[in-house]
Amino acid sequence: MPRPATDKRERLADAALDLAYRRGFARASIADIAEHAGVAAGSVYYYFKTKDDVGQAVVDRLGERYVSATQRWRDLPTPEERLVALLGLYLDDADNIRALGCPLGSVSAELGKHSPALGAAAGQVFSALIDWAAGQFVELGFTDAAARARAMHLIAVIQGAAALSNALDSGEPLQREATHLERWIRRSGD
Amino acid sequence: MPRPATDKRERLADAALDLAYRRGFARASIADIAEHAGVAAGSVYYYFKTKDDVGQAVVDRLGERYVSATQRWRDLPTPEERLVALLGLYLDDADNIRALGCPLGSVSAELGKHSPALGAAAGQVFSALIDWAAGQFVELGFTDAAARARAMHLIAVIQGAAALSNALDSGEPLQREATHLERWIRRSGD
Amino acid sequence: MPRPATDKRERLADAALDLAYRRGFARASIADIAEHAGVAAGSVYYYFKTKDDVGQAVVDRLGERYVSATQRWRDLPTPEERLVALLGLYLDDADNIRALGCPLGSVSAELGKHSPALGAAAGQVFSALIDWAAGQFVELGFTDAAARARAMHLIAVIQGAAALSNALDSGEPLQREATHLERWIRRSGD
Amino acid sequence: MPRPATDKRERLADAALDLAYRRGFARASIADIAEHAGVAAGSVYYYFKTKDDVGQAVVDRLGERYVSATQRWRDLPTPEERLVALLGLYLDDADNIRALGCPLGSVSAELGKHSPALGAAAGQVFSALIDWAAGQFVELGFTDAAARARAMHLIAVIQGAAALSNALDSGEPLQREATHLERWIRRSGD
DNA sequence: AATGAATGAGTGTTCATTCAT
DNA sequence: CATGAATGAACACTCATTCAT
Repeated sequence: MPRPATDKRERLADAALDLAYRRGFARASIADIAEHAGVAAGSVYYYFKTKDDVGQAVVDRLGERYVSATQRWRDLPTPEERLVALLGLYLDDADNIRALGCPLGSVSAELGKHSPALGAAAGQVFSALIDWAAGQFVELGFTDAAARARAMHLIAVIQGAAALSNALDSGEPLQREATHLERWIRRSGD
Repeated sequence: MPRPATDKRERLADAALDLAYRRGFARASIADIAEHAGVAAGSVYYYFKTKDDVGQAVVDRLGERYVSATQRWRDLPTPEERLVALLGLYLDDADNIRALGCPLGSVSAELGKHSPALGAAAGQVFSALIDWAAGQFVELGFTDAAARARAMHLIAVIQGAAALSNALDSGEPLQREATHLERWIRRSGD
Repeated sequence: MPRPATDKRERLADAALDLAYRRGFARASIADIAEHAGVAAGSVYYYFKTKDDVGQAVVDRLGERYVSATQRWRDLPTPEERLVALLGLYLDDADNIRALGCPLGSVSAELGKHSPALGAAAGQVFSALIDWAAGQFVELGFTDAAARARAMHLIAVIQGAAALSNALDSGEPLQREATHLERWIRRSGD
Repeated sequence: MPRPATDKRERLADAALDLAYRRGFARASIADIAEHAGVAAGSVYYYFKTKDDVGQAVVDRLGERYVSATQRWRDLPTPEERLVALLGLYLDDADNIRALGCPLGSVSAELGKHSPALGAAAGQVFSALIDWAAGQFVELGFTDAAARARAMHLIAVIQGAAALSNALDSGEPLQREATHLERWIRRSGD
């Protein structure tokens, strides 16, 4: 028994994220998104006032994905393992990242150029992710400032590795940096 | 003394790069680019067969910028200083990077989604930059493989720092990672 | 005690007339009208089969307004005063007329181009108004033919004055023609 | 040998005026106008920046028509005859006026509701026409103020007669008021 | 060598209308 | 009775591209 209203809006947001990730937001037409979601073209504007609103939904969806991922890792016994799980998220998706970059990184970079508001919204997703990682480092005994610095380093390197893997069309940078980061994380606990 | 035809082509490529960096390639119309370059709109198609060709010129221009930058650093006495000069290139441009990301990174990411050919071309610019950096590390005594690994790490972290600075609209990540990298580079020579 | 269904229908017709007068019928969307009337958007089609039907209701409403106005003037002692009261209706509304023209005139002109049926319906409102005015002139001693000619002149000049006041965005034409017409009416009784 | 550029723009303006007069401006789509002018749909935006600009061209065209009409009457020997020629313009077009109203009156009324700027522009056409008529009354010996009052009366009555003929779908009001006005004009010269 | 005129395909968006509930 | 959800057709507008000159 499908819940019609929310369901379609979610399918549209998912389709929009998928197309924005694969083709770029600017090149994903409303008609494409609707078709991808199995919804009539005109219906998009029943759920979203404007294409920029669709962009906002894309950012929201992106945020939810990372939030739900970190929640899935709650039960992992140690902060190290939770941080390494984040690396795993990227390694498990290595093929897509090589082909299209990090979903969060590449989509938010484009949306930031599309409109400042969307850029700011995407920035909050990054902030939340950094906050989560900082929390893990705090658990490892770092001060708030040191934990935050480490979290930013972690996210920056992941982003850079994903971007470079995409640019070079090679799994090497991501693989290599992930290996380094894992050692660096495990060393953090000592 | 009329300027050679190359002049207009270059102005167009520069204008295209500028607009692609600031607004995104998809959102930079041929008419915009022509106006930005002070060239008649229809003339773009005298110099470029298609908009994708303009994209190729954008990538070429990006490549030239990095090549000419590394050449400017040729006279620096040590490899360490040359590698640090690369960091300086980013730190000197910190405001733009915060607002728009790394020109090479953000433009090539979008172009990679635009067409595989452009993505591959942008990948070669990254490759060249990595080769240059690897050369410096070789001079520092690293084996080819180790030098290449270090070069990839350097470029990846710079890219990630720039991307994160842009996403968070903050100079902090770029500043911080650059400081770390500088220490790391100087340590490499010991 | 729930309002009768007629209530909503009337509110919709009023809202439609108001919006058609202010923005034009073509530019007044069904959704706008419903919102203006405080009614759910989909409900409009419970009361009206089509937008043209809403247009018909607009014309009806316009007719009722003039009928009820002339009925209000029934108790005025002389035909002259009743005819002058019609002028007063316009003078009292001079600001709206300057900004938007005569409601009857401007709305019926647009509806006439929208569909012949609506144009004919609007024509009947004019006919009724002319009949009423002619009745007053008959009371003043004119033959049927002369009374009707005078009535048509009266309505024509009022319409023209309102149209010109609207076009020039000035109260002058309406004011001036009303003054003339009042003298002309009062002279008619002699 | 057709002059391409101006020619197409003029054909578009003519087509737009024709359709705005017959269907209303809001109901005349850009595609309709282009087809009516024998021009490709997308081409309209080479000549006009926006549909409102097309509306401005419609108003301009309307103005030109009245200007050229009054210039055609320049050689008429007396002001009375020139003023009567204006009535003739309407009487010669009685069928259209009955079916669609006065082109200037009905189009400018709608455009005034479409945008204040277009309303103001249309108002200037009325002003120019009034100025012309006032000039004729000045030649007949009236003071500037009296001439202007008479001119406004003349235009108002013509507008009202046209509007009423259209509303009633009858030539009678226009015919009758024109007859009255002609006598009134000829009396003015005495 | 260079361009202004022109366009068709496509974009985001609106809206009258339908219908299951 | 009444309506929220949904849609297809149409709309104003953009733009990469062509081409005569």
